[in-house]
Amino acid sequence: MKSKYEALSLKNQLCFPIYLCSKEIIRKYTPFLEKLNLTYTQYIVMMYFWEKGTSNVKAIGRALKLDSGTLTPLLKKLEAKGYLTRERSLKDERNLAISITASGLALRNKTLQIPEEMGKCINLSLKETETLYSLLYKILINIEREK
Amino acid sequence: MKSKYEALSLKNQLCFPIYLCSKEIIRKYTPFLEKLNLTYTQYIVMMYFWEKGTSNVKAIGRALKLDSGTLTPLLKKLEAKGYLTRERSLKDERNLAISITASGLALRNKTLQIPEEMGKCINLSLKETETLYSLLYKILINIEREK
DNA sequence: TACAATTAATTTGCATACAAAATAAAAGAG
DNA sequence: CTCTTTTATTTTGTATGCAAATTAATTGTA
Repeated sequence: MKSKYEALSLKNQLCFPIYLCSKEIIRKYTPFLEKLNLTYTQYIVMMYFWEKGTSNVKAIGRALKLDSGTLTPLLKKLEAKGYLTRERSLKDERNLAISITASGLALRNKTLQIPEEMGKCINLSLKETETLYSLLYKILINIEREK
Repeated sequence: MKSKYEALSLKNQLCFPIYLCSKEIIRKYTPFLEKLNLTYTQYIVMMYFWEKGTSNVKAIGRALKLDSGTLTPLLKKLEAKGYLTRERSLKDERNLAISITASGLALRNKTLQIPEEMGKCINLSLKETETLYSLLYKILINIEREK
């Protein structure tokens, strides 16, 4: 007979394996990223800049769903590593104009093998990967809609 | 034509939506858990104790994949809230005997509606939920196997 | 039985992660 | 044109999250 607590059991929670997967995958990234002197979050931010080149705190936060209180110190660290520059926008001094440097751009070529290595580690078929990907974005859209 | 950077694009990363889903779902839990004076990680630990009753730092860490350096202060907070007790094991004083209190056990009845509320928010069909669940555990097993 | 090796938990140090308060600049209202 | 409101970023405070070093207790071994 099912207890009234059944749905509360850890093994029946969807949130728990998502939380674990997120942490475990980030852990798997770590040895690759250490060679580049990046943490996982810094890597996500660099991926954003490889595509955008220039941005500001607000736009990064919207794209990566990161709070400005997380981004400010993180961006300062990436600046200290020489991968980004930070200066106040001339047009509107409230904005930070953040740009990728040549050194930051060069980093991209050193990350080319990471997606494949991580793919081997996650080890899902193409079909499974697509299914998982679409279910995750479905959740993200559903949660977004609720706000 | 596909760039050699295609696989590095944020929109093609599987890790990114997993990371976002984890954070967004935890954010959705927050208002429910605030009423119980719990954070998400504290809630996970309480779920563990609702099932086990008694444990030690090592076993909790293995089950929830949390480092002892995370658990020690977190367990002290749960003790301060009156939900757990912590005392050295008599048989082996290296071990902490951690037990749930009556107050911690009573908390369980206040969380009964959370899974349903979260389900509404995530809003996947039963079939989709099962698929997602099984893909996530597949990844966890594959990553585990690599260690 | 001394003493090295192992084990469990704690502490330390660094990096998120986010809410809320503070700061500074620009936009809007009267 | 001044004063309020809004906006972008930074700062502060609290809570993870984990690796590495430390501490304390137990186990294994010569």
